[in-house]
Amino acid sequence: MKKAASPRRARAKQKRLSPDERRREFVAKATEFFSEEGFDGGTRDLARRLGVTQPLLYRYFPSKDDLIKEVYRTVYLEPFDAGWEKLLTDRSRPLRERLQEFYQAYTDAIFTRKWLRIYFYAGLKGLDINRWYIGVVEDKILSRVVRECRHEAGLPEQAGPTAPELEMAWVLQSGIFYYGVRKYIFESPVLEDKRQVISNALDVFLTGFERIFAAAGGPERAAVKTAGTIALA
Amino acid sequence: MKKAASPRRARAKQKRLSPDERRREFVAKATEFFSEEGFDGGTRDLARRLGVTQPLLYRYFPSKDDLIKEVYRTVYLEPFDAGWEKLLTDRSRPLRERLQEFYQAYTDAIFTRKWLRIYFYAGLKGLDINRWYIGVVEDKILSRVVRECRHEAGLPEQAGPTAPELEMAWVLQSGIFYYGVRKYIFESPVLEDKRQVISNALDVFLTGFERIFAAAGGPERAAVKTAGTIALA
DNA sequence: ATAGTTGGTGATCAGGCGATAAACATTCAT
DNA sequence: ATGAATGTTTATCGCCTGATCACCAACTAT
Repeated sequence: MKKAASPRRARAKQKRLSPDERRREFVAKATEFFSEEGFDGGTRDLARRLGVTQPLLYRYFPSKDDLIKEVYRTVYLEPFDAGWEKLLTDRSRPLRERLQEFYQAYTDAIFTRKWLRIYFYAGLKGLDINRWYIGVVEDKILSRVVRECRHEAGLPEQAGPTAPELEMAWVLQSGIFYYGVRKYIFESPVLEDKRQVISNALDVFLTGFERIFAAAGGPERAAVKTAGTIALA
Repeated sequence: MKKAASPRRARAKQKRLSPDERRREFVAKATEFFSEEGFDGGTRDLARRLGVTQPLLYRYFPSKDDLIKEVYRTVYLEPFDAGWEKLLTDRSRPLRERLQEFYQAYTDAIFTRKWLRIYFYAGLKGLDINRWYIGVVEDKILSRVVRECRHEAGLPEQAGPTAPELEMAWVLQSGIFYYGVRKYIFESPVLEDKRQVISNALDVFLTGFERIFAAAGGPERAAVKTAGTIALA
């Protein structure tokens, strides 16, 4: 195994960064590191990748856990500041077009090995931040999707989506999301044309939503009606 | 912290198990343990949960890694021996009924905290076994689903599903699967009626599939047609 | 009863971990 | 140039980890 060049040498020529920038650089590289190694990755390995020695990390972060928390913060907050809410609710454009563009942009933001792996590492740890994120998805995305779908179908406005409506929007969301999981986490071969995957998922969802909710007036009745003949154990 | 009672005492009254049974008992409990703690969980903690001392593990398994491999094997192979293939392809019953029953049974098998967590822990490690499982899902489930859908829609038989068809079946599969992930991994509040979630997902999928594939003769043309007006960057 | 085989434990090793303290190096204001 | 302040490293601590070895206990065949 080749030892990394002396940190002192490696940094010698580089301009000194402002403390704030350096800190951010550390967090950014730490994010990459932890996304590959998991949060059990060692601080020594991390430091080596940063080109510095391990104790230096503790000058910028009081503990490994604090560093990790900052990693979470940047990863989870980073992708979500775009104007997606407005895009979704802009009724001057056709709904399908809005959804296609939204999911294109959303998946551009989160379909990276880095983001997806951090997401699941955090999820398996059982951290609140993950449930929080799911709540955000429901509030900022799925509720909107349902509202727009109801509007499109000529159904009356209502405060929030019903549980079954929300759950149905989750099926769309998950169907698209898991495409990224298969590609970037499991590294399994997938249909490369993301645009088409989204397009097909939307076709199916919009067609189905309209027929089920609009035709029957509500998901419960619809579900019961269509599944009525099924004999379950 | 309360120390566990002396292992020697605790085991004293128990009948001695056959070596094979004892081994299996170890693997079973190890599965539970690792599903909670991740594969970085310590062998000492594991031994304590088994009510034995840590070195004993090394009498049954040459190394921690070997134990983990056996955990994988049992977890991945366990749920898959039922007669699901036959169920899916039994054309004497309505397709929707078959699908509902299949997904009910399939999710009964894998929607456990234990199974799902092991699945993602393994996935994040990048093990082949996970890609292998995805292949099995495509072969044993999704290919069948597509074939049956094509049959139902009056389309000609073909050797295997096209990539877009398969991808569309993945949207269904993922939509249902991720419901379990939200519930058992993220422990996020979900619509409790699993039957209805599956039912709605199937309604949407079947309606959409028929309209898109049957009407246009193929997914590519359909996707292009319906998405034709979208202006993408 | 006794010898042999198997099940199980206590003590311990080498190595890796997160974290700390003290020393050295560099930059910057004066 | 000088001293203070900050950036970085070397050396080290205590703890935990996977793994090993020698020993003890229990069941089995003779």
